[in-house]
Amino acid sequence: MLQVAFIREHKEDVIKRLTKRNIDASQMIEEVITLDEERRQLQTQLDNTLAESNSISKEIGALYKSGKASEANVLKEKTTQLKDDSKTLNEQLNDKEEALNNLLYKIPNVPHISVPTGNTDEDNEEVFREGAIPTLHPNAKPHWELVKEYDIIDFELGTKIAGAGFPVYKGKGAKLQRALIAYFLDKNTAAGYNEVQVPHLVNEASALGTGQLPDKDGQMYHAANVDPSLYLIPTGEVPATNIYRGDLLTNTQLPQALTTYTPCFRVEAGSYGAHVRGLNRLHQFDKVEILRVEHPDRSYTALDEMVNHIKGILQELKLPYRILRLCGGDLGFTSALTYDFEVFSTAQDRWLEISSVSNFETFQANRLKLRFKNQDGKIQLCHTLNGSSLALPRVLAGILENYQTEDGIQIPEVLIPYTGFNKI
RNA sequence: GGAGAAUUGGCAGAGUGGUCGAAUGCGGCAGUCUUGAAAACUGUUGAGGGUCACACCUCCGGGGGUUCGAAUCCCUCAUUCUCCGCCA
Repeated sequence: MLQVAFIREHKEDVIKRLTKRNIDASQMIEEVITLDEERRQLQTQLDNTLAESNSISKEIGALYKSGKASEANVLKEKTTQLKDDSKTLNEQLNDKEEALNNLLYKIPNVPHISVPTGNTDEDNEEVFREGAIPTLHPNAKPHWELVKEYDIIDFELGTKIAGAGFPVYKGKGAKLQRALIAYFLDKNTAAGYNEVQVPHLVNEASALGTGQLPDKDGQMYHAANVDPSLYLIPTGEVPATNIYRGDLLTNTQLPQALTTYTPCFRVEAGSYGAHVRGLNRLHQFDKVEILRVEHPDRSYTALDEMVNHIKGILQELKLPYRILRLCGGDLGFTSALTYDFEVFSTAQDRWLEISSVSNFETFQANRLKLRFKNQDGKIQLCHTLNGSSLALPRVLAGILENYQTEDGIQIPEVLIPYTGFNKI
């Protein structure tokens, strides 16, 4: 969430920049400022009341010590009113803080200057494109047919076991997926990202910290029967980022770079139709994530580094891809700037999103209370960034479709050491 | 799941009703000494709110309570450790 002090000082600018998201935040911003003012007033009143009763308590202590119990009892009566007052003020203050926070939770991150204006994904700006789109043989098929033909992914079996959107990977399909995971993790660790394995369920505080709650409650699976505060992770970003929740890092501890492999669980309510066929949209899928905690001065350099890193992976996989800078209307709630990577699926004749790399600036760090001590000894919020490297099912779909030949599916060269076979 | 013990500042560890945001040690930072470093010595060293700056307020696992006053007493939840049970 945005910092109140920042809103206070850059009111007009915040409102103006939020219009890129096609929202008029002026009323909310005004309300934030009013609530904050009222909050501070109440805080001051409460502080004064407490100060008075503290000093009386000290007097009482001193009187008892010198044996003047009757004088002490007189003072005791004075504190009754103060106690009532402070109790009331405290309640008012809590209400005010809650109202302020609830409002702040509703305000999305301020888009970066380079974010294009626009409403839908059609307004996203293509900033890079690379890789030859292969010419396929006349009998080329979409992946959902290929996987059936070669018996490497079984959607019906997954439906039997769990439900639609929970595929079973079999034989060489399972091996290829495992190969991709290992390859991604190796690339990421070679680039300096520390590998971590994290819980696949998170508590409320964690989901709140990265911004899944309160806004996206319905999109997460909820383990409520066991513990109402437990959710299945929609992305490894949630547990991995929360490693740093509440931390106060030293200047020298920055940057932090992590990579993690996790399954991801998403409700995806009401998603049916051609665009969600096969591997295109699932309730459970695997993903390798990269994540950085950065000094504010370096975060956009870091974002470029992450983009370049993912480029490198796609170049090695020899997949045709493009990079989009998301427009204001398509930008995620918590993000200031996001680049999406899309692989061209030749057989489906469309682009598939396989990675999303974002700079959240201080938006998550503020909720997480993730700070560092700068060179002057001042405490500042860190910037957090993350990206997929990569989302497995769609990379898999891209490989199956782009690498298909009339007598089988080729395996990208870099993966052969991992799969142990070169053709399906 | 059952029984017992514990949770204090970056770490270790004192503190059982007032003068405790908290002794002491280690670590960190600055200085003295040194050609430099080490050692030694001296000083300094938690966070949040608030203020132009002070003052002041809050925080000793979380929440609630008792009291004029709580790190200290009570309730409750969480976590950790030990023993038992169960188990990949």
